[in-house]
Amino acid sequence: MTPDRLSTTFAALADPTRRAILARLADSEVSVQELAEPFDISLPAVSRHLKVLEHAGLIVRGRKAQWRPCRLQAGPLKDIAAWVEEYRRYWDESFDRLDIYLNELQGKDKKHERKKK
Amino acid sequence: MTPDRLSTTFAALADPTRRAILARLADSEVSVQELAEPFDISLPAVSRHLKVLEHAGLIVRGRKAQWRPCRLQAGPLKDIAAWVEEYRRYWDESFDRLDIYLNELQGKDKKHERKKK
DNA sequence: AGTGTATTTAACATATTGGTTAAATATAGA
DNA sequence: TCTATATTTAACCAATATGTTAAATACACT
Repeated sequence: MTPDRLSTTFAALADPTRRAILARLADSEVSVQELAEPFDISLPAVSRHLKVLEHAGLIVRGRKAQWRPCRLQAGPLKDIAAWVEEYRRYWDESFDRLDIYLNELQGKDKKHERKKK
Repeated sequence: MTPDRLSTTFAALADPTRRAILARLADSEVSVQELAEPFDISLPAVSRHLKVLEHAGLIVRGRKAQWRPCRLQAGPLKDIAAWVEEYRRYWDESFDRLDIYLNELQGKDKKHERKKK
């Protein structure tokens, strides 16, 4: 079962260490050692997290001597944003979904309308 | 290790079956059997997916006779949206990043290139 | 060639995930 | 109470994920 791209991205993000790594990379290119420093896990563990992120297309890695600097590639996050955006109206209006739903069926609800994208 | 809320939400979304279930629930409240129908997996498997979604706070379940109708709760998606929104500027500038990356690749010695996976 | 530093791979252990089938539970209705 | 329907739980299995330590690899420098 080859997981689809969106699933791979979501799975990569479902780990606080990996999200922290991405946050760190938002600032600048960082080496593996530097990335590993704040975490209480071994270097190989970090290396594996990086592999997951790389496979998900969320980072790219360069080569500078023996360093493999990592850089953020936010492209896949765009798909996440697009996916979740489809549900915005449900959390915006979650206090009374049924009401909204019925109004939409009637094609006349304006006060809750939310233009997106 | 109790995973944080954001990780739980991302993990719940990292499965195409579960995302399809959420999409279906966007329209209306649906019973487990109706939800299961389009999928080629057993009912217990669907039941377990629902438990994952429920645990992530993405659905709530009612009780109507022997049915357990499921309803979307989009609240956690709001956190996902907020998280991903922090990276919008990075995918907006992703062309530049790709450009930089390609330039660096060009300058690199390829003879040690290994095949991946 | 030999050393130091950075990183990855190998080998392994364990936990979680996602699926199965069979049995159990909950409710409605005759 | 008995039966039918809807759903969950139990027991199990295979695959994947995440961590470890030890060894291998890549590169710069002498």
